[in-house]
Amino acid sequence: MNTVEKRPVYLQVRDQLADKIQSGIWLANEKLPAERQLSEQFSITRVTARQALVQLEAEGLIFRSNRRGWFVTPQRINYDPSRDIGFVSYVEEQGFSARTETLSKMLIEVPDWVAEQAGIPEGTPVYEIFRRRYINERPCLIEKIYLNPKNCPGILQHSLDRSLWHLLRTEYKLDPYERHIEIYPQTLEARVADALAVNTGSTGLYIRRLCHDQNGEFLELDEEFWLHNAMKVVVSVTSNG
Amino acid sequence: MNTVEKRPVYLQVRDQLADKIQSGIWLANEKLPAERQLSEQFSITRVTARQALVQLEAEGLIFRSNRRGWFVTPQRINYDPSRDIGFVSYVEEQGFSARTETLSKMLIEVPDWVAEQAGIPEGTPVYEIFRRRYINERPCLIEKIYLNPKNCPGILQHSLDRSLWHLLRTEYKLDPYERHIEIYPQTLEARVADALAVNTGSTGLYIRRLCHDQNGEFLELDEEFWLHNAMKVVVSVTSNG
DNA sequence: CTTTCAATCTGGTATATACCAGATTCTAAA
DNA sequence: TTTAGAATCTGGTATATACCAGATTGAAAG
Repeated sequence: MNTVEKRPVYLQVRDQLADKIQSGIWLANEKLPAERQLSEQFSITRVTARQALVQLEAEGLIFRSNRRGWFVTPQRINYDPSRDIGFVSYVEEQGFSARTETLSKMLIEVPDWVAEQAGIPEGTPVYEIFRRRYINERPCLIEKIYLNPKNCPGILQHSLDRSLWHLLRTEYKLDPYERHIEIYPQTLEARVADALAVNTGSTGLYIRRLCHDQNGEFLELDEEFWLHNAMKVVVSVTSNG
Repeated sequence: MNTVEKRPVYLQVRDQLADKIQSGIWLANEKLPAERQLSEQFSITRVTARQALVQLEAEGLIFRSNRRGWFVTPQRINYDPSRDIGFVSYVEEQGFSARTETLSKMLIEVPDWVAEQAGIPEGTPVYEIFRRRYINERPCLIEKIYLNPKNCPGILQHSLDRSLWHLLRTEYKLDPYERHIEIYPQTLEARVADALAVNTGSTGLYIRRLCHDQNGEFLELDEEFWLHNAMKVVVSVTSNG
């Protein structure tokens, strides 16, 4: 590798790899050469090659699949957490395929932190739903949902592999009035990372949505753990005056 | 270091360091021991110690200052990009100090991508303002602002080290009606990273806000590049019905 | 007391090497 | 043809070492 340049070698390698991606030589989801191959091609150590790859991963250009290799990240989808239109149709509108899988659903005692956030008494029963969502068959987010059973008794009997809010609207006549949304980058904890088939500790984007109805009553708390490179949050807000 | 555990050594080290932070033994902005000290303490290589540190950095628990060392990340502030109340007062409400610094301000021909986003003709003149904002004297974000001169002629004559929207409201009677907001994690490009005194390629959070008035006329395009661990986006949305 | 500059401390980058464990592929047996 | 298991490929983790360059510190010179 050229050492005359002042730019560090691993960044030079990064640049060349990034070029191949941005120029379209390597397409979305395509596998990159193995680390050992890259280190040979560029006459660098595997450690240095890895540095370049990790850099590209941080930038969102590539992602890794546990012990299978490195792949080109597909385009980000837009995502509006303030709207409750179906995830699937929303994603499909953007030209991607989407799918939801329910991992678990049960009635539990509300976790303390949820009770605090939702403003309901400790120990209240709530529905807890875990879902995994795919975009183009790639698992992109894990969702943890807490619902107030008062408003939607028996909802666990339904299939939850489709739009939850469609169900809440049609079956239970529920409509969220106010949504409080929090967003920040965070690393994915082991269980979530496993469920998304990425390494523990890889960075993700955390979104929490708390919905109340007109009477200020708690409807839903939704926690989403996204791959950081899978989407772009898009919100439109019209003035309050 | 204990090798009986199945958890990788670098994560065990991570855990012990994280403990010291979360238990409050190490306070916000406190300097961690040097990498070489840590590797000696834990009987590991510096490379492995670094792995633990990089992990903690990704989690937002610590940050680095170029060749000065590693430090404990202070608490995230809340930030609502949909509101236009002054940054400084907003941050101070949360018990932190804040400060804004204008890096440059000029009248330029609108960059093509801005014209496209804003829906104004190519080549139109716009004001371009670069600012740097501090929280507790730590540079936390870089802001690039594009303003429509039609609406706020001569604004560059004013001091821009205070609330821009306060100025726009009081001096020019401007009020944003619709805001289109985009948020996603992204690595910081060299110039931004330098201005924030972090390494090029460190992860950040990108926020773009596009404001129009009631007539659909372009008011402002605001791009913000945040340290990923400095804040938490908080938005409240009331129903559209 | 202040300034200057060298010594030192710290992270940044890079090489060479090794072994492990999950994923994939290939091969030989059923 | 199918299947079980071995060989192989791939990333994951870890050691040992080295040199560079910016930041800080401390001592000597003014």
